[in-house]
Amino acid sequence: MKRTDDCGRLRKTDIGRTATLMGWVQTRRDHGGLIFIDLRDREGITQVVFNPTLSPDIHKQAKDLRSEDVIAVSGKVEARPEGTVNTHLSTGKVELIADGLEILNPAKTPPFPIEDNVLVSESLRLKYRYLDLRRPRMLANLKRRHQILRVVRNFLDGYGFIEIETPYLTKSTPEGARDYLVPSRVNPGQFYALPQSPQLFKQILMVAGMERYYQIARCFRDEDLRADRQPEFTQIDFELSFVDRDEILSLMEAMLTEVFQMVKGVSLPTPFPRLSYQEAMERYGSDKPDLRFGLEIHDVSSLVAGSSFQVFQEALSRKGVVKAMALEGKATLSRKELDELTEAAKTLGAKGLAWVKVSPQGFESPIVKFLGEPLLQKISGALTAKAGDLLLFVADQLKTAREVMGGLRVQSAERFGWIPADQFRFAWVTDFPLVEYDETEQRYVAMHHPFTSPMDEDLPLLESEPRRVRAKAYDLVLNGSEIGGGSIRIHRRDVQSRMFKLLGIEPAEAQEKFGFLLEALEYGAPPHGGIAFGLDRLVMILSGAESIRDVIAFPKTQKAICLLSDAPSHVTERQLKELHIKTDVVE
RNA sequence: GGGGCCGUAGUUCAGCUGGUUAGAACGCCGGCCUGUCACGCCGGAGGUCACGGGUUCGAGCCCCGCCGGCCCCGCCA
Repeated sequence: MKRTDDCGRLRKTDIGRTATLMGWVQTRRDHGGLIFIDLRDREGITQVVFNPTLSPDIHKQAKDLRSEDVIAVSGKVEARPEGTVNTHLSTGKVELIADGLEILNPAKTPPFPIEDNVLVSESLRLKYRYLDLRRPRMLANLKRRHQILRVVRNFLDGYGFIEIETPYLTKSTPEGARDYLVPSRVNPGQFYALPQSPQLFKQILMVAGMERYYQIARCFRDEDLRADRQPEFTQIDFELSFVDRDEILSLMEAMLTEVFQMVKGVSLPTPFPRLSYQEAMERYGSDKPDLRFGLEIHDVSSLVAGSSFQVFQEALSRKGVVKAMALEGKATLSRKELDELTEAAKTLGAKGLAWVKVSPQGFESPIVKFLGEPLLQKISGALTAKAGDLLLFVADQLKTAREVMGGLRVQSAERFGWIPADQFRFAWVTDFPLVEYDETEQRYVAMHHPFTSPMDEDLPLLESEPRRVRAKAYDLVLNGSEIGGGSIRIHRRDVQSRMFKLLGIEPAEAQEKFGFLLEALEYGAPPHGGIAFGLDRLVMILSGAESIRDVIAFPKTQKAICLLSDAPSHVTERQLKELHIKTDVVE
């Protein structure tokens, strides 16, 4: 038998002709006489009817059909009798009256039903991933992923980008995440590293005059996993020469606009809002603010400066701040709920949480007596709070106060259902600090990466006041999730050397680790910059998936194990010996 | 490295204060059924209560350990 149609294709216009379908048995409804089979393939479901009067032999064979058997079935396409049309199926007006059946491969009973909306443990799904992927939602996610990449490739082709592959076996570099290492057999004791990103190679490609590069690049980072983090993940990676930041941002906006139009039918308003890092931290307590809801954070330090509330005074005297936020209509929270909020604040790093209920009669709170009615009036005015709202206060060092408020902001929005569904709120966050001081390592570390260009006007401060130097770096945030980041790079050797020096990388080490880049910068490196998007997170948001695993065909568990293949695994002594590797693992 | 939730039939779960033979639904198997699409009806099989110890007259339940899955903090330039 030869397949003539897929299971999502047959329509009223096909009535009368013959067809051969191949696919998986979704369900069987055996009436003793008539047998109905829902036949499923990638494209859809078609009802097949086995009639004992018309084809007794075939009907007898169909008695044995079970879920997930792979079959070929041929017959005549007919209209369904009146009243039996299934409006849930695209093929629901017709059915195939079988006169031929071949069981291509009988299947064992699957360990879980191949349907959406059935709860199955994640470990079982991952072990039988090939069954899990048969579920319509998973198939749709992978199709969507493909569609996004197709739109991206098509768009970039139109803008003169060249897709170039860079090595997976590359060099371990300091800075950044932990590397995955690969031993070199022919160079005993030496290791390749799998790339955390194609960063250095794409910059070299700019020096090579490629001008516009992109790659759908797999990246590897040996760090702990999360719902939105896998040890290997995919970036849509770009690098361009002779452009400034704004050109990159608007090009990316154009690309994403096309993606959302094609994939979701959504018209994104452009340009996307832009916030400086400072502004994002100040208003939202996060460098990846979720703009789907308001709930902005306010600094009330100067307002409360004269109050007699010891906790505030103490924080302020230590050069700290007092941050406040108004939860609309939440003056009704119980003591228990307020305690939970306080607990959440403590988990986020606060020493405590002060609250004030705004009621028509005035203010209710253990700290009313310290702050006083007039001051509270001023504060609620500044927060545009009204009767029924709940005011929250955190007093601490600036960094902590921001982070705690930022965390409470997001948690509250989630908890109280203030996040609207089906919205896509983008924001560019720009003007990141170039470096931050790492207390544990007692040195400056690059906030983006060591190749990010400082802002020209801040360059003189590089040695004297590095904390104040801003970078030509930008992140793209979507619904509170960082989905992309990039920068204009350093393209001059002298600046790059100064940067390494700031980061405490000795010239000898810089030479050893990045010598090839430094040298390349001396051979006519054009000004260049780029960006990379996390494809998995983008697909995840566009699919409404709760985990990145739902948009990756073969993801790993939180312990970085592939339950399907059982990787990683032990290898033979001989393999280790060949690689000159000895382990200290005691079996 | 740390905090939290979970693990009972093929699956999803229930299982009281520790007490008789561990239940339900779906699925599976058999029978009946010619217009179903969550088909229906009748019957049946199916359990290492993740694993290992301990407490107890008695453990699915309590304690300790361990394995696994998930969420979070740290980490992720």
